[in-house]
Amino acid sequence: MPDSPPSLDPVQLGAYFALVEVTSLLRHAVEQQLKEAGDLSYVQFQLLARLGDSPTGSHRMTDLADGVVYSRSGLTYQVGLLEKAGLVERSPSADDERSVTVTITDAGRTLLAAVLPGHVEVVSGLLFEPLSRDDVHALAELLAPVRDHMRSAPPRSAAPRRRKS
Amino acid sequence: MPDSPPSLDPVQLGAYFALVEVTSLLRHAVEQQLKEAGDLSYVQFQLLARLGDSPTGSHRMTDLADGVVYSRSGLTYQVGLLEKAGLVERSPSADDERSVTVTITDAGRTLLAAVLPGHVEVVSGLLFEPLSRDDVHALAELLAPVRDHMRSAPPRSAAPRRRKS
DNA sequence: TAGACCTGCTTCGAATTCGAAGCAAAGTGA
DNA sequence: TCACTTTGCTTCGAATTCGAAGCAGGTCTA
Repeated sequence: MPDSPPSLDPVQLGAYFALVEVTSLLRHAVEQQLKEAGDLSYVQFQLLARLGDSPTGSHRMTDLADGVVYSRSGLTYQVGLLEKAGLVERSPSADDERSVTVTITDAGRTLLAAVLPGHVEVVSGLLFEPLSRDDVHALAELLAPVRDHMRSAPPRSAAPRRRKS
Repeated sequence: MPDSPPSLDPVQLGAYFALVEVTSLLRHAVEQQLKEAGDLSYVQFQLLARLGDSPTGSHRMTDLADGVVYSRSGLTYQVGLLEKAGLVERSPSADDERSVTVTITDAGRTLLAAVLPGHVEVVSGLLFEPLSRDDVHALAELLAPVRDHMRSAPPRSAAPRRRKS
């Protein structure tokens, strides 16, 4: 197969590097803000945000892990921390005895609300500052299909457990 | 200050979430590939890539840390691993006695070359697959100013060490 | 309904990560 | 030149992260 490109063209490289760099910097800044505003790590914030957005205020462990692209054991750990802090509650699921349902508490919602404005400010100031409304729109339009593509193809963080040889 | 937006508008939210999600998924996939192709973590790969790109094949520790957005202590650790693996060499800098210069070795270049094709393949297949040439161009054009903005404003991973109260 | 497999979550151990503290070299100002 | 601050890196300890292994509840099929 002599035609598989040995490298990306310069434009692709630029886009790729910029993407990685931008999110690294953004994440770093956001982490800083979350830590001092509410002593939350980025994952914890993501978890609370997802739970807060849910109509029921809850999600299954696995869905949370897949949602934030995190290992299952890591999620167990983080949810444990959140629970210890009273921001979240764990309960056995009704229909599936194995499943654990995580629900955000009032304290969790309160903290989330307290932290959000600062979070928004950081994201606005760093990510959106140099972008016009149209730019933002274009960016969203570009990334949406990429996300869908990535989610569909080889996504699951829990790959088939082991294929027998 | 009643006019600081309490939230991002839906389009911004979509762009922000997509950005985070896309890079998380991409990073995850890339990490997988690098691990099995050359037993490298993503940071290690980034470091080797940066060194390989440099005209001299070397960089100062601090510049590497800032470049890949990594803590200094973390960099010390990772460079230690790379050095132990013979992929990189540490040497005192000529002009500044405190500074340490990291240089990629031939083995490092070899491994980098061995790992790159698979890396490119993953990035192509996941990130660029759903994007046209124009899309990629647009993406690069959008992200470049954002990166520059982030790099300029409050960037340094090593903030002023401590301001006396 | 038994046997085999799959799924959801947790536990465990090892590796990584970061910030704070420390050390030495450089810069700065009087 | 002497203090004081800054900068570059490393060490240290604590917290996080992941994968492998384990356990229990589901599912499927004969």
